[in-house]
Amino acid sequence: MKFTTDALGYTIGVMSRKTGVSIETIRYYERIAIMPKPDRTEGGNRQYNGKQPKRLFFIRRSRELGFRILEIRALLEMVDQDDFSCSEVHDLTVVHLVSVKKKIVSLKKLENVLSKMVAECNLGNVPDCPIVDTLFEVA
Amino acid sequence: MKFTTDALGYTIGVMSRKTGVSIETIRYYERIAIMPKPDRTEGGNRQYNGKQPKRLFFIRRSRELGFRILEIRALLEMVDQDDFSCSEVHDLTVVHLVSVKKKIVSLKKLENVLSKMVAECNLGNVPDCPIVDTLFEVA
DNA sequence: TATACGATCTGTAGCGGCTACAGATACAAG
DNA sequence: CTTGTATCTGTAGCCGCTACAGATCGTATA
Repeated sequence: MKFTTDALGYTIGVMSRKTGVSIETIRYYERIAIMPKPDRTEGGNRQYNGKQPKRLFFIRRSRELGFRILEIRALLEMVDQDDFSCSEVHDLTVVHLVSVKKKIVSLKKLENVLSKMVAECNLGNVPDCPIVDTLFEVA
Repeated sequence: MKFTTDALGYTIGVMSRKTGVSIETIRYYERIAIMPKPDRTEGGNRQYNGKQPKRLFFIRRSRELGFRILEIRALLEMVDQDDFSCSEVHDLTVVHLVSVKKKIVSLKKLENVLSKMVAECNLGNVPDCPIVDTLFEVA
């Protein structure tokens, strides 16, 4: 995908379609200042151009990869410097990767418990529903 | 763990220690009406007794298993009926289990992408940081 | 040029599930 | 009676959006 820019720039709607980020979210990103304030038409409508679509795409991609806004802010700061340190980017990514791994582990534990609960359920009626029993148990 | 009740009931602090649910959260649960309004002392302090600790524990356990408040509300309604249908409980649990499985799958995809990014990083400097490159790529 | 209609504007409030105060009262021990 | 801790109510904040309302902009057609 190429983000060529014509002199007039894109409207927010076009930006939204190009990047898959909703209009409301684009304005939100501007408000929290991870997207810079764009130019405006005479009437006051936003006009995007230059590197803005690329930046917005970067943000979207990072969000898809589960980075938090704070982390993205840090990544963008690094990228914004001409001479950023790859090792900083590396480290931030590793930290994130570790937290993803942790989430997977804890979700797998959940999955096990829930699977057991479901497996033990004989679909009978009260009393002694094993699911409800488990929910009353101390972990 | 036994939740015996003496005539006077527990203060909210004792409830909190017994169940591992913070005081603020207990009050929050009361506000959103998944915990019933407890008795009060003459001065107005909450007094818990009867099945309340057990119920609070049920909520805590369910949250630990990742059930959403809405789901817990439904579970509690079922449990509150003397003659609840085990199959309803079963179904709700299965729905939840499926959503947990889905989360695991999508987190694993994340993990893969992030691992690759990290692995490809040679910790050099710009240009051509593979992590940053990936973030600029279209999914 | 007038008009209609869609796109965009700002500002604010809501979601879930808590958490964190402030400032006032309750209660137990000495 | 004092001191110190526990609890009280009410409200605001967290994250990352999302969803309005009511006004204005911009453009295609009559």
